[in-house]
Amino acid sequence: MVTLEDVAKQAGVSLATASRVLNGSTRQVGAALRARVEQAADELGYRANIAAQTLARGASNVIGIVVHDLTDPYFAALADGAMRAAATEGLLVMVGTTHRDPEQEIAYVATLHAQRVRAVLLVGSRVADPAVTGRLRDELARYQAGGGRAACVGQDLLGVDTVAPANRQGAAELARALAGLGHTKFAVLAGPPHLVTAADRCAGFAGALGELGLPAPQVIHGPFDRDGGYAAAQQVGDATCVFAVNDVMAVGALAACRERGIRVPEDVSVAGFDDIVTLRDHVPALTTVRLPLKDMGARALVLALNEDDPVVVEQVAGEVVLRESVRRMT
Amino acid sequence: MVTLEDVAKQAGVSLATASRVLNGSTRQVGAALRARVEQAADELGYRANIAAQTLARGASNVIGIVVHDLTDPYFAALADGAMRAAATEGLLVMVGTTHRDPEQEIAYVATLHAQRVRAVLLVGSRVADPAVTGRLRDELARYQAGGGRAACVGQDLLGVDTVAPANRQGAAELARALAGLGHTKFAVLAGPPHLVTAADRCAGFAGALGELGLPAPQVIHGPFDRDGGYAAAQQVGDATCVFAVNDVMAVGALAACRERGIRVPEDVSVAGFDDIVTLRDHVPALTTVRLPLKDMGARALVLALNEDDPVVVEQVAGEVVLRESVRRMT
DNA sequence: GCAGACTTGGAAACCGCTTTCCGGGAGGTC
DNA sequence: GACCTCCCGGAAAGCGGTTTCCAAGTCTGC
Repeated sequence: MVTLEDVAKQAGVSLATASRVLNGSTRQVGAALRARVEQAADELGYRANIAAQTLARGASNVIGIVVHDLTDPYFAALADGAMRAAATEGLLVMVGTTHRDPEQEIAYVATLHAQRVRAVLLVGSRVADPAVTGRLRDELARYQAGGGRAACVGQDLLGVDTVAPANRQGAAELARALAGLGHTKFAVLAGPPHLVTAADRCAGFAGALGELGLPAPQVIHGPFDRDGGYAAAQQVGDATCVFAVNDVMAVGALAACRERGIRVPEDVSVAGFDDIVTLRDHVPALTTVRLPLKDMGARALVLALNEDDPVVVEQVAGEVVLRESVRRMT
Repeated sequence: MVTLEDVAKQAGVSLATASRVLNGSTRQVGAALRARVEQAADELGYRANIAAQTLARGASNVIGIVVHDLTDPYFAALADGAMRAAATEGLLVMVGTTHRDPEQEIAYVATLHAQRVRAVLLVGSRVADPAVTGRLRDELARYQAGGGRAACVGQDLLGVDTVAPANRQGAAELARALAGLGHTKFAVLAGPPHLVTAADRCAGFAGALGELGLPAPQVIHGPFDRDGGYAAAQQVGDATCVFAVNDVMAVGALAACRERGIRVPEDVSVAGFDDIVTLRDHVPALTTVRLPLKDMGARALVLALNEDDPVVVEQVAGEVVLRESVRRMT
């Protein structure tokens, strides 16, 4: 590969001068030399070695994003928001996918630390297991001790800056809205019991029903994805309204209903959570709680880069969106 | 940050020994020293500086993937396939999104070159503009001249290893299948004229119709995304069957039909291309041409890493999948 | 015309790690 | 017991940049 030294030699200048011309510096270089250097660099096809720059400067221009699954539109939207924000700051992005394995997540933080990335964004739900959360916290603390910055989208469990969707409130509002339509018998496709996001949404929903004096919903646990929703929907009893704790599960539930000849919303109403853009053309249109996912991703990046000391936790409110997958009870 | 020197000092050994213990080497280190070093590293919370390793070793363990848009499930699936393959090789992934700007794509290749990534994967359709393709080729050539490896998913336009979906054949087969159902009047939502993937699919489709002695389809150009399909669908004339050159556009077209009270498939049949997994629950289920996207992404990574000299171009066949969005004409 | 303030180019130290090259000690062979 | 290997630890030379520190001009202003 072409090095700066090659360029300097070809241009007949010192390494220092070549560096100042090509790779940004506070110091000026005369027009004549500057032109010579630029021409030499171009002729040789020079590209600065960023590993060397990172080493010399002691600071890298890449950030790391850790998500569970890129093919899940929820994570894709969040990651996209963060990446757009990163691009405006001139930062590059390393993306890691854990496929929901917490060990992978810890390993990724270690790797990104080793890369000396400027910041790490952890996107996605934490599991409630204190042992694994503790190890993740330790790994993050190590990274931060060395000057690394971190932020998280999800629950405030890691002691870092956090963009936290208001899952409980959102689910509670949704419950009130659905109750307002006259529903009284609910089921919740609740996802995995140890997943905090899922548990919060479920709890918020059930709590609001309790406050309204309505009977507790039937709670059905299962995986947090489309197939989990599909499977859980089979177990729904006599509820008139089913709340899936995320949109992807709701879509699975709708598919299950369709296959079994259960009409939505005539026979049963279905609601989700997140308002995934890709699903906007789904039939029937999904009632859900809208989260500004792209903004949240971008916001998390800003928080991570922010120098301020105190850990900040930003609550992001969701907005109930009623669509045709639910009906008014008469 | 903790450096290897700190560890070596704390363990009372030389830098060389510490390096050999912690960061893999062909050479053995005695058990006693090895233990001392490991303990010191653990106490201090040492993480190797990968920038320094990359510099010293002259080889990095990251690969770059350039896609147009991560929130498009087509790219997400491809990227996910490549990332899984990368993970099995112990490689890290940098993802760049161009948002369909060819200049961005060139800039990303330059940046990844500067990062000295082990390989670059270019995912997504090329534009037909020879000027911009030429500049991208130049940039890639520069990178490869320095020992970089590259591969591409899409058209074989860059002179690098390529995984090429058989767009023409797939579209032709689809056309034959639809004609076999009795359709004779077709429209094609053809995407942008300069996008090679779109053009190939359109040409393959039209060509097959011609061979069957059917009239040429109405061709409507527009953006390559959901909204493009939505808008183009408004201009369809008296066709009984509409082919959108990708699934996302087809979904937009279906939405347009729905809004205008046009029933699918009763009033008009609609087909897409790609078989996006996220859309499997769409109603009506979309007739399409299935592409093994994850495999293609993984395959591209393997090709890129492959040392062999001759440029290889792998055709990937699509498989026509007839679903309820098309009907048999009687 | 000259002191002093700015500019600008270059030499060299340094960033954190890998790896070659040396050297000393242990173990094996005859 | 001498000689040869083999094994393993350490010193030091890079890897490709950045940046500090000097020194030599170049401009000012009076």
